[in-house]
Amino acid sequence: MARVAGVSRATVSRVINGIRNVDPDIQATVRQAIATTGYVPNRAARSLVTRRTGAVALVLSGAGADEDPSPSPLLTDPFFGRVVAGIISFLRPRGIHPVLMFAETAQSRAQVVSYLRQGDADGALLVSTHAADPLPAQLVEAAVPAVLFARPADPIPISYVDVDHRAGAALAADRLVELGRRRVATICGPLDVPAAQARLAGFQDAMARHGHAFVPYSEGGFTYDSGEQAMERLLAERLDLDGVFVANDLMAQGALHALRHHGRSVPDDVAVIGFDDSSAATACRPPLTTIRHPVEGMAAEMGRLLLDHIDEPGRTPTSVIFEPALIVRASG
Amino acid sequence: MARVAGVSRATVSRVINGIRNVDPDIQATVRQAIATTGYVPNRAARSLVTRRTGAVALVLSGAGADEDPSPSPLLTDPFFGRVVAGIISFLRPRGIHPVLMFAETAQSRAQVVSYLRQGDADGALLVSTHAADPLPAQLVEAAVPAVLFARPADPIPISYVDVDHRAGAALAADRLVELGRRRVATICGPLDVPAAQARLAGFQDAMARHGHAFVPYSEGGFTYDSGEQAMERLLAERLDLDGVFVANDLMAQGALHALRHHGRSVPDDVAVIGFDDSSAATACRPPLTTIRHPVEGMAAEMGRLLLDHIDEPGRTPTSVIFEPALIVRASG
DNA sequence: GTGAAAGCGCTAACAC
DNA sequence: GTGTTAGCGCTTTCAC
Repeated sequence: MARVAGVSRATVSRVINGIRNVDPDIQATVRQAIATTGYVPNRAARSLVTRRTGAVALVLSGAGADEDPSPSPLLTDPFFGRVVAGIISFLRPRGIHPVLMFAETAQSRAQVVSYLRQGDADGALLVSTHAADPLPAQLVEAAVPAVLFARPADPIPISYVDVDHRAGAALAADRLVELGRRRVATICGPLDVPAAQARLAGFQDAMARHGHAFVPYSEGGFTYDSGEQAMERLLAERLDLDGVFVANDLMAQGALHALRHHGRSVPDDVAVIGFDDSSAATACRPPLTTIRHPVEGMAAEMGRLLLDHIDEPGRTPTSVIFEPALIVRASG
Repeated sequence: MARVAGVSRATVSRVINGIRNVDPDIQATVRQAIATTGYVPNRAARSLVTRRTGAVALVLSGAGADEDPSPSPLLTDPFFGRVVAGIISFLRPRGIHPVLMFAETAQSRAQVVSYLRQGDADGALLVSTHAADPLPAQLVEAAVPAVLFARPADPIPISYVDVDHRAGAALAADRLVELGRRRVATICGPLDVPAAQARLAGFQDAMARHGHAFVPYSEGGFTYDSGEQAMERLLAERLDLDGVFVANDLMAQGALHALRHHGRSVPDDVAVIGFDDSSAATACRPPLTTIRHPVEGMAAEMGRLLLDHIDEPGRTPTSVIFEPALIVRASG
């Protein structure tokens, strides 16, 4: 390659890496030679000396200590697809690709940390399903640059992006009040998850601001069936409710089913508002009014933060909080 | 590291790479030293000499020449999650991680080929959404080891796994006949997709074997809305139909909606059978009877084939065809 | 069975 | 502004 261009390897390297101090004419010659030979620099050789791989890990992580070999639940969730799309959209223009890894068992978490230390990737983007995930702390300890998708349950010095759950829940409350609903309840997520807590608290607070001191709630597990059951419990308690905020769309879908089963029409008898704006929201009949996170934007921001941490290892952890939006559809 | 164990670097290398010819005692000493120092070999240095990265690319590919920056449609499809889960389950025990890449534009396809040539990955697992995808041929030309998820539309020398679409459609036909349905129709996928063709042909052939010479069909685009519309057309044509085979679950979900809209109960008035056993199949009311591909198993086989091709570059392309299964639920 | 030495392809000091 | 040189950390002949 250097021979073809009639210059030294060092000069070729300078041209490829965009270092100034290279004569424009020579630069052109080298580029020409690159184009005709179809030369591509060897990645391994480069990262051996730069100590950078140009890759980042995208880690999907749970807290389970069990031996579940299948990471399907998260993977099958369209939410994950949006995260990946957002990450890719930021990373691809920069020529870096995410390496996919899973970490649901203690063993696989150790593997992930070991890989990162080995230099398979320069840092990690972490999407956890469970609040009690020990991986973030392990990464901090291993001094691996990392960014989380949501605020960790335990406060640890690590960067993350998140959505303002309280504000989102308040949006739902305002909407129900605006629709003139007076007998409102909510189905919340598992209360050991910080996001679920925040959505419940945010909803209750906003309703209180509108004069509704007490909002009954029923706890679900963020699944279709748990939403259906929670709705059943709510209806058993007070059959005359006319509005319900459900902490995610999947549960809202279940709630819709329970309401139909009881002959309550949506939104005429009962207005239903979900959270997430997942694909479930549009697949539902009626389509769900819901709260949308800017997931793709959040994912892109994760990439940005991670690159900052990689460039400047000592950097202080940062959090970036995004504002959710109300998406009005037919259900409320 | 070599110093700590009191042996040469060469010996450490032999132990790590499991080369025989090493004295068991020395082996133990070295392993001990590895454990105490927490030593991990540098990946870049290793692949510089072995010319292997120990990574494979997982490429999601479309045919679009446009500048759509978002690969969401496929990513958001739970089917993709199952593919990834299957690939991971095979790759992870072997210590190799997939690098995620997208290729929907000519530019991004070129980038993928360039990356593979650059040695970012030893080979590629390709999942295409469109039949006319030019990437497989480009990979063949670049002599990059690659395996496809489905048979390419144009015959090219490349390995792939696929499901026996005709057999799956025949399973659906047999089931409808077994249920005593006499006025049967089908909603097929876009007929430029080989899989859609095979499902239609397989269904028609099997119905013919059961004495039904003619089966009306309506073409959809594998989406919810197109399924709904195709069902509408079918109903306009013959309102008395009592069974329908829909070429994928998403369209079947749309068809269910159209049937409900027309006051036809499922499965009493009309039996509905889908294809894919996607998450849509169980989220539906009633849950869908459908044809299940062993997606995870197929994905794992892709990994196996790819590793074979990487180990033995000259190897003849192979295809592995999987048998689908009928999953009986409430809809038919 | 084990060590010594060469070299994978690149970048980065350092001379010029 | 460009060439020369010295490694990056590993695997792998080749002697012993």
